[in-house]
Amino acid sequence: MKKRELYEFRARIFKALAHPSRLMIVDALQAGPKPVGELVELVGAQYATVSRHLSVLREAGIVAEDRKDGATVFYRLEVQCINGFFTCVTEVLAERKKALAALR
Amino acid sequence: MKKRELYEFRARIFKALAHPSRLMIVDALQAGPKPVGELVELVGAQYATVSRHLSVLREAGIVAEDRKDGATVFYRLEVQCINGFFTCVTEVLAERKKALAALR
DNA sequence: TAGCGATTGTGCAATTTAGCTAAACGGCAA
DNA sequence: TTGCCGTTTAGCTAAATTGCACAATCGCTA
Repeated sequence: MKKRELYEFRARIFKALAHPSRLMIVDALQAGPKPVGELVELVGAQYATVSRHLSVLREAGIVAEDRKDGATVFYRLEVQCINGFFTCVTEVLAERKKALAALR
Repeated sequence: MKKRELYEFRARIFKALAHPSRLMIVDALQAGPKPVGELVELVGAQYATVSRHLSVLREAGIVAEDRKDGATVFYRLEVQCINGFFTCVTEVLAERKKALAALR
């Protein structure tokens, strides 16, 4: 694989995570599979919008359809290590805060 | 901090990383501080473009100006844990590949 | 001071993305 | 079949992002 290509693949993953609603969804799914309706309620957006976010995460390989119960669709987190992302991001935020404070 | 707000902050970090050129830069800086000129060469874009990418990373708190040597500016990685991101992303990519293969 | 190399800021056109409304679809019960 | 519920898709507009050309700035040296 060409170098440029590798970074493009990686960037797609990050892009898929680069939205607050999608991060909320990923975070919620860490506790286990959840139906779309519950995610809709959690995010506080329309069904159509949440469904779209889910398709973005699905195409990135971050979540997957878990099972269907009648018309209800359950999604699950496909990748567990995402958890580590958040602890790192927290560190970035702390760093940023420190940098801002240093400006004064 | 409100929940929504927390996820917005996190999303900004991911958004800052959601571009192949910026990932190349971050990856390169893991080896130590580097001057902008070297990053320009690495990325293969114009100075103006790379400078813009650096400012995005800087505002997100991911990189910072390290030192100046004359007119030459060195940047460094502010957050080390980014490294863990990549191993996880690799896992996501593998997962995705597996999912695609299963479709056939 | 003039000029050069390194870096950053600005304006612009093309592309991408978010979320809304409306419509379509599948499963299920009356 | 008809109708309803949960979910997805399509079409649209507004806003954000990208990369380029060009101008501005900074440090150094002739």
